[in-house]
This record gives sequence, C-alpha cells and structure tokens, in this order.
Amino acid sequence: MNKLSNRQQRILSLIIHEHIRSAEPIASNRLVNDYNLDLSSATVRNEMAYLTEQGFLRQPHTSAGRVPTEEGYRYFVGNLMRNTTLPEDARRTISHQFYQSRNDISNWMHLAASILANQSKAASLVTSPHAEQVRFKHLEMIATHSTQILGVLVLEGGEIHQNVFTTDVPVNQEELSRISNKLSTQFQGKNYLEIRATLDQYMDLEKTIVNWATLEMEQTENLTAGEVILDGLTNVLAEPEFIESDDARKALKMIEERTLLQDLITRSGFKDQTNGVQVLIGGEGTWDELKQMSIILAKYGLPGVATGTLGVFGPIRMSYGHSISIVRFLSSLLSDFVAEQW
Amino acid sequence: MNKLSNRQQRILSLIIHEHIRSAEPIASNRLVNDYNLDLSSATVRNEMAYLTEQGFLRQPHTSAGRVPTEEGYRYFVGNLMRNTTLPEDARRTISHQFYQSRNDISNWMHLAASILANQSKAASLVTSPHAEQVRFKHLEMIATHSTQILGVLVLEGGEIHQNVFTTDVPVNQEELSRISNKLSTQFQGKNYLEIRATLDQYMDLEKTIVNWATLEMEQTENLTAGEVILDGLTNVLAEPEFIESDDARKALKMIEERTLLQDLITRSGFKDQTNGVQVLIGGEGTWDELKQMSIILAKYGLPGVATGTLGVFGPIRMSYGHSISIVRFLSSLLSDFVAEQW
DNA sequence: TTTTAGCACTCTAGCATTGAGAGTGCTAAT
DNA sequence: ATTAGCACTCTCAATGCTAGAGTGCTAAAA
Repeated sequence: MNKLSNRQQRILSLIIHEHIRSAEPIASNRLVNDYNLDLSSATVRNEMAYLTEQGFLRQPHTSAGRVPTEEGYRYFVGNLMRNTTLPEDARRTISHQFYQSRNDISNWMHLAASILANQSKAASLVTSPHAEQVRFKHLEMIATHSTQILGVLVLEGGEIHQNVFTTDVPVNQEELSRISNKLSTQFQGKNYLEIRATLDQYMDLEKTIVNWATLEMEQTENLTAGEVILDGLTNVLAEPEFIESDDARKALKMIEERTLLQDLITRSGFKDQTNGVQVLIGGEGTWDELKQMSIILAKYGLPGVATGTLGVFGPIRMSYGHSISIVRFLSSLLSDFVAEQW
Repeated sequence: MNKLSNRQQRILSLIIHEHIRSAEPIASNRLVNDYNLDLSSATVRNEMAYLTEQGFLRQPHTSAGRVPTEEGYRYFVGNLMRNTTLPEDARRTISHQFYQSRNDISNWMHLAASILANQSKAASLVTSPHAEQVRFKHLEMIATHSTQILGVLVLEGGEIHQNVFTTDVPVNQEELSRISNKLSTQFQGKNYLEIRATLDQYMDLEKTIVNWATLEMEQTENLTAGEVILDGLTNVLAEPEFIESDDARKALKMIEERTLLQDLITRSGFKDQTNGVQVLIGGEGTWDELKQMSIILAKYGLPGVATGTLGVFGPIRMSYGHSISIVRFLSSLLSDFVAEQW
C-alpha cells in the first residue's frame, strides 16, 4: 500500500468527517463547496479515484459519491486523526459529577456508563474493577433471625460479598462476633489458597463460614469481568444503519446478553493501540457479528493489581476523535478512584 | 357499549391471537380457513363490521383485514383471556434456576429480569425491594489504609450500604470495632428518626458515622425504587412497530433513562387489575409516549413491609396471557425470597 | 507536469401508469 | 339467520420514463 500525499490524506479526512455527519455518500462537488477547497471538483475526483483504488473508499454505485471503507476508517484513526483531548471545562464538569459518588464503586460505574453514553451518543459499557489477586480484608457475621445469619465478606479494595446462611441450632450475635473477629484477624491480607490450607483446623459453623469465604474469593479471582454495566443501547438504535440492517440488531443483542463481551475484552488489545485506548473497527475480520460496528475500549485501574474495562460501541460511522477522548479521560478518572481504594 | 355475543367474543379473540402471531391485518377468509370455523366468511364479515362499529377493531384501509384497537385489547385482557397459569414444568425449571442465588438480592434481581425478558420476548424491568420503613440492623467499620475507613451499614432485610471515609488522624481496627459494636447494639431495630434524635450524644468520628448512617437510611426510605434493572431491550427492537416508528424508539429511550418508570410505578395500579397484575395498554390515555406499548406490572414482596416492582414491556401486540402468567409467577417467587429475609 | 473545463456516460430516485389481487360490504337467495 | 355472489375499493408490485446526480475521461490551460 503506497503512501498517501498530504492532499489525499486531507481529502480522506474530509470525506470521513462529512460522512460521519450525514451518513450519506460524499460527492466531489460537495467537498469543494462545503469546505471551500482551493481545488476543482475534477481534481478531487482524481484523488478520490486513487483512494478508491487503494481501498480506502468505495462507491455504492457509479453515480454515487464515495463512502469510507473499514480500511479508510482504520487509516484515519491510525494516521490522520488529530489527538483530541477533552476541553478543560468538559473535564471539570465530568469530574464534578463524580464528586459525590467517588466512594461507592457501584455508583461510579453507573455514572461512568451514563456519561460515556451521553457524550459519545453511542452505547457504553463499564465492567467492575477486578483484582488480579483477591485478598481477604474482613469478615462479619450478623444474626438476622434465630437460625439465619448474614455473612459479609470484605475484600481488599473494598469489594463486598454477602450471603445468607441457615444453621441447625440458633446462634446469638455475641458468638458470631467472636468468630468474625477471630477469623478477620487471622486471615487479614491472605489469598484464598492460604486460607483454604487452614480449613482443617475448623469445625461446624466456623468451617462452613471459612469454606464459603474461600469459595467466594476463588470465584471472584477467576472472573474475567464481574458486573457489566451497559447504557445507551437506544442511542445506537436511532442510527440509520441499525434501523435497516438485521445484522446490526443481532450484534446489539449479543452485546446485551454479554456473550460477546467476554471474548472481546480478553482478545482485543493487540492492534490500533492509541494511547492505551483500543479501537476495533468493523469487527477487524475476527468478529463477524460486528461488521457494522466499531468499539472503543480502554482498561482502567492499577495494572497488575486491579483493573476493569470501559468503552463505547456504535456504528462504524462514529465520531472517533471525541469518543476516544471521552473514553481516555474516564479511564484515567476511574483509575484514580481505584488507586484510592486499593 | 353493548354486550358482545359469544360468537363475537370468539371472533375478537381469534383476530387478536392471529394478529399477535403475524403482526398483519386479519381477513375474514383467513380466520375461517386457519381456524376451521363452522361459518362462512360472509358471516364473519358481518360480525367484524359490528366489532369495528363498537370500537374493538379497525381497518387500516378498505381492502385490508382488521386490526385490534387498544379498546379491543383491553376487552380481551379484561374479559376474554383465559387465565393461564404457567405449566408445572416451566415453574420448576424457573424455580430451579433461582436455587443457587436465592440468598443474594442483586443476583436474583438480575436473574428475574433475564427470565422475564426471555420468556416474554419483550423487555423487562425489576426494581429492588424497598422497605416501607427502614430499620437499623448492624454497623461495621473497617480500617483500610491509615486514614481511610470503610463503613458498612446493614439494614433489616439484609440491604447493605457502604461508604469510604477519610479521617484526619489514623485510627486502628480495635478502636473501630469497639465503636461499631457499641452503635450496633444501641441502634438495633431503630428507624432513622429515632437514631437521629440521639445524634447530640456523639462527637468526632462517632458523630460522623452516626450522621452518615441516618442519612443513608433516610435516603433509602424515601427512594421509590432503588436499583432498576432492565433487560431484553433488544427483544423489543426487533419488532416491526419499533423499527418503523420513531415514537416507539423514543418510548424505549425514556424507559432506558428511567424517566418514565418512576411515574409509571407510582401512578399505575388502579385499573385492569388482573389478580395483582396490572396491565397498561397503549399508555391508557395518560402516557402519550407509550401509545405503541403495553406494560405489565406487578408488585412483589410483603405489603406494608418491603415491596418491589417487576414487569414486562413490549409492543401493544404482545402475548398477554403468557406474559401475565410469567409476571405473576415471578412476583410470587420473589415475594417468597423477600419473606425469607425480612 | 499538474490542474481544470467540459462533456458523455451511467446509475438512481421519483413519478405516473397499470393490472392483479386482496378483502370488503351489500343484496338477494337459501 | 346464514351464505353465495358480485361489484367496488384500495394496495402492492411491476413497468416505463425522466431528471438529475455524479462520475471518468479527454483535451486544453496553467
């Protein structure tokens, strides 16, 4: 693939710009008029012919304008996009919105999803931060009814797991507090293997509790993504390509059902790396269901300690610059929150 | 409005049935053939004319079949629908799915939403059970880093709130445990007003904690619906009426944004009461945005103690019998779970 | 050598026309 | 009370046509 001249790059950029705005094929004329180019439409046509030959543009039919191909978008994102950062006031507004909920993980995940969706006018996802190695912090057992106990397990980082037990004989709160205190002190900072190694020392209720705690910890550690929050699905729906195409609807359905997400999150992260943000355009040949969609993903958190993923997905024809800057900004913001808790 | 003859009722039923299946206008011919009616199409046509006059059917145009009106659906749901209960094996399968997660509120809410969506092939919502009067159960403070504390507040019913505090001076776990124990014993079973009345007795850290707890409790009590879980939005999207109409998409958007839900949940519950299940057809004249949609809602939980709402929303042309029976069944299932915890 | 004016060519979108078929409502016969 | 039969209405799909959009190419201009 040959290198593109400045003018060719410029024209490709403008076509993509205009097509993102209008969702229509772009004609040479339109380009010259709307952007006051110092060129005739004939010249533009020649360049467009070249770009088409190189695979960056395509023509729906002979007498139509040009539409960017996936390759075109990829070139744009990789080489032409100016590296937009979010304007200072937007950053401030967003940070401000988080101010109240910075201490509640579930809260800020929802908030982040909502901001991503609104700003990018696409659908968004946020997964809960996931510790690479789960460590015990604290345990608390609370008597609810006579033979019913509420167990609360706190992990390092502040994640909380809860469960209800039923016992054969009634237990009182004092007994439970004693057990909780003991175990909390003993297990402080340990991982689930270390705790499980001591399992034989316990009996009856204590054994049940210790067993439950290790199981919860093991499960948590092996989860790729705990909670996945989605928002803005209806944004994507209003886009013409989704109204028309059945494929696009299927893709959305798969995302709603979380079947694709797992795969996507683990297998992405190899290409088109733009400053920690990954851009998947049109399924990149790997995901057939995503032919019509683009996905912008970023990890957040402390690498090696606790990380989550967040991102945006919408039609291929999406505003990459803006979306990428939003994703990047939120990723760094949430990273700060994670750093505070871990 | 005159009473309908048996035959008229039968024909109305069949038209609705067939229209739900096919989304097309139904012709007299089709009815006679497909259902082996012992009548000629002419007779059916006469009856259809009458039903149209009475407002239960309408004709998109002269040479088209008939389509049920909102009034028609309402009559159907109110008078004609046979009271389906879910088959025993379906009940068992569903109960079984809940078996593992019956102790984790958040888990079974998600599960319920997913089952509702899949079974009804529409979108579903489940709100968290909400106590009429919130009562204190237990408090726990856990030292995380030197000046950072994780506060965990457990309410009766097992609802858990958490928050992170930062203090001026470092505190150790022993100190915190002492405070937690003391407050837990003192506040056991009290509501937020009772607790707040004692606020003056506390100072410094304790005061901060007590204040936080009462605020959390107050907020929780005044919330109409805490968490609202949505699922199956894309089911609805595949329906033809949503593909075509812009209104329908707007309605979905409002639901996704939760702006309508509040209103809906509080203001419904007056009409079309079918065994505890409320059926709103086409917005019932009150909600303009919902012209194209029907909503089936039910409360669950212990009335007067803790209740939540769950339901299904889809196109007017939805399978009411099945959806209602699913909603009803899940409502009773979740009620059992709530009863176990409160 | 690069750019551009000009023009022939291609394809689509929109419109009017048409005919077939779907489904009705009415009338008269059963 | 029901139904066969038929005239009537309206839609839908197909057809043919035209205007216009946009291109690619060629030859002239810069």
